[in-house]
Amino acid sequence: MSPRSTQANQRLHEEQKERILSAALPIFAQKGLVATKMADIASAAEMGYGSMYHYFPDKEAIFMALIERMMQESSQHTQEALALPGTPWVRLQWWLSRTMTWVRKHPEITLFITQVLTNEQEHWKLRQLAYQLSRAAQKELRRLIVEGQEAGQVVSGNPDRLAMAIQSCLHGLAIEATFDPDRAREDFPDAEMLLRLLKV
Amino acid sequence: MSPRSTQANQRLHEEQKERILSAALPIFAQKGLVATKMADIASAAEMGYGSMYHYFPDKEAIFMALIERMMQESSQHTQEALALPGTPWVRLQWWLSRTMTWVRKHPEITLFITQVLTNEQEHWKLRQLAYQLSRAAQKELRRLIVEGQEAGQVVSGNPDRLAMAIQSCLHGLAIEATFDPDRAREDFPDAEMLLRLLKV
DNA sequence: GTCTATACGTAGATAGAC
DNA sequence: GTCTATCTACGTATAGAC
Repeated sequence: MSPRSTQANQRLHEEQKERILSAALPIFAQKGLVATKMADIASAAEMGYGSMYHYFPDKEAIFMALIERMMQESSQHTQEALALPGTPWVRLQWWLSRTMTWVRKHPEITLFITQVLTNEQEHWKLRQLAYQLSRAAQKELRRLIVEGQEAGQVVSGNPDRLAMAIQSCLHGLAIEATFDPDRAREDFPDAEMLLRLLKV
Repeated sequence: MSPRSTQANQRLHEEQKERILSAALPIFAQKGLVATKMADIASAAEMGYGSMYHYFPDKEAIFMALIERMMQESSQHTQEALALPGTPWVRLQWWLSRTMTWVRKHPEITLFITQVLTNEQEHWKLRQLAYQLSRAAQKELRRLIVEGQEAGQVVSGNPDRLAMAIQSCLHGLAIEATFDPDRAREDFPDAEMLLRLLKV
């Protein structure tokens, strides 16, 4: 009961939580909340079934924890992009190529958000969070596009539509990459290709 | 028991099956196979729970019937595009604008295929079908792109990547349209916008 | 802290009344 | 052919042994 052992215990506790979350993410992404069984997560995390309930009160809590963590990562990523120096076009290039690399490497994360948006109507709280996440990304991309248009570097036209086109592409790429990783490795488009959507 | 009443009965039978399928499609598209309850479909089709089992042996049979029907529709659509006269670029324009209109009006159909590809690993038969469907569409689009490149009307570059970019966009648009129909109505990009991906 | 065994609830499928 | 009532199986959450 010394402070030291308490600290060590807390550390272990966090590590176990992390273990559960890492195991749960790809399963949720592929199957959705309802179809994912606690037994699936338990075996993926190489844990006994009941142990899960020492770390999370129920299945939805795991789901929620994943969304919250993702919001943090995503907003951090966006902050970096906005803080960059350079012309709007350079920033767009940087943002898109970095986002595409990320989508390619971790398609399950994008797919997870997609799952929430499309599958879990009944969980309005989750949807709300995912919606904010998605909208925040859209808003920032729109801003980059508008700046680019003002600088004459981005094609004119409705910036909301342009943003939707880009974002849809990213969503779709995450799906393809998850479903068929081999093909994605070969045929994944690069940022230059998608940037043609915006080029003057 | 006259032949006429038998015919009329069969007609009614088919109508009821159709009613079930129409009701089931958007629910499957949004929730996936596992999360969709037979009770959901029954109430959407305005039928008693047990009646469903007079028309389909089980839930998976409804799911399968939807996939098979979609394969027919999709291949029909592709055939039309290929039979068109005109330059490759004109055919691409025609194909893409028609496909986009279709995605916009019936996003749940595209989303349903997406669900199968991403969610239902355990049902290899369904996945196989959906995979063929998806690959067939890709192959035809690729062909149009190659023809366009040979005619000097489409930008040079790996045609598989170009096809993947276009298809990913369509996938993503279906997601957006399903999730947020209001926004889709306003910000849905048009075919011209996406064709910039291919323009010389 | 970890895991096994169990209680409870829900959903698929069926039997049988009308 | 339609629907309600019921059986059965499965999955969540929990209790309790170690």
